[in-house]
Amino acid sequence: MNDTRIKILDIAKDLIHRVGINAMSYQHISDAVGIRKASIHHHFPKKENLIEELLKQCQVSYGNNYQHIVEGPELAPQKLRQLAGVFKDGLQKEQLCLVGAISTDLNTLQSSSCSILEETIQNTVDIFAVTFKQGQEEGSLSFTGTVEESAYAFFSFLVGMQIVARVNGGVKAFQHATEVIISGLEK
Amino acid sequence: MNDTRIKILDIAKDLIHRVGINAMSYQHISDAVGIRKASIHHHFPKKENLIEELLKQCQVSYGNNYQHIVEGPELAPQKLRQLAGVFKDGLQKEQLCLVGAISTDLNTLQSSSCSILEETIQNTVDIFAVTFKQGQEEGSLSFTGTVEESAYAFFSFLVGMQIVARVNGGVKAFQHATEVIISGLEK
DNA sequence: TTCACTACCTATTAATTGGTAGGGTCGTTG
DNA sequence: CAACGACCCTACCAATTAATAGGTAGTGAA
Repeated sequence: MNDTRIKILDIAKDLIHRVGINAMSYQHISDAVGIRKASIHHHFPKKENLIEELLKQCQVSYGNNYQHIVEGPELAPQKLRQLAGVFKDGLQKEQLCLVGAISTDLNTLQSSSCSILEETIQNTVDIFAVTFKQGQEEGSLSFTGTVEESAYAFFSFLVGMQIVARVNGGVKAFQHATEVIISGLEK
Repeated sequence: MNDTRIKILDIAKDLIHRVGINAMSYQHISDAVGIRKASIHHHFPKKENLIEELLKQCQVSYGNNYQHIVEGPELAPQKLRQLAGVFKDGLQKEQLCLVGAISTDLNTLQSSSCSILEETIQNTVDIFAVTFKQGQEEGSLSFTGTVEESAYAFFSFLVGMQIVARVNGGVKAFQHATEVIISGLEK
């Protein structure tokens, strides 16, 4: 069965989210899953294999998550608040967005993993952009530059905000700051 | 002399900026400085000592950097662009802001180091806030929420933007996105 | 029954990590 | 001159890392 395989991926994802990619060692995964360290190599011969599959999986799941929000019936500013809510939920669980959690150690990653991360950012921005386009068309958002640039800026803000708020300020500060940025974009 | 000591700190800072805090091992520092690994322990018995001193040093130097900009004669929006320029320069050198570079591995840090990082963020936000206050008074900036919340949001954006742009987009995307955010704050 | 395969195990490897012990070589100071 | 401390060295250590080798169950098909 690929039951164990899924379990490994779940644990690994949680570890990266919570304690960073360094703490995601085969030993830590082994402890959490309940099989020996060597057995993980049976499912993922190299660590890169694990990381790559993990990134691909997250790209899909988070993508669907964002897509669902973007396709909703709300006005654009409300959707931006919902998108921010995803990052707020992560912060509440002391979990960092994968982009933030991994990008620091970008240099230690395989170039193929970097490509996936790059692709994930692009996909996310593309999804966010749909809402900015909606806001532009319905007149609920006002911004300089293109739809893509604005989506890119907003996503980057959320990534940074999550990181900073985890160190200093917490959920409350996160929400206040998010309101500042969204209000600035709101017409 | 504390010549070697300064050299160690310089190298360590550069390593964190460029390749993250994991790559900042005593071995790497040793190679770069040109003294044996054990000799670094003479200057910094524990790694925590090195990290703490490094954080304190950076708090001062970056603080002065921001302070200088904030005290300038320009209008507030222009100062925000200058502050963003500091992060843009880092990005150009493929260096990450310390807050971004370290915060991922926050859990592995001593609580005392966390406190310094916390303090650094607070100080930075306080300095940024001066410019937001100026913008409010001279009528060049318009934002909801307090001056501090806005400064906090803007700083967080820069941290995230630098991280995201290093993976995807580069300096050009950084500047476009920064303009979106500053324009949103501009009256 | 035999063969191949999946899944897991024990045991071990080389490399790297932060850190320690102890011994030299200077220049300074009493 | 003698003592001391700053500085750097060689030579270790225990712990942890990713990864490999080789063996052992169980399962399902020919």
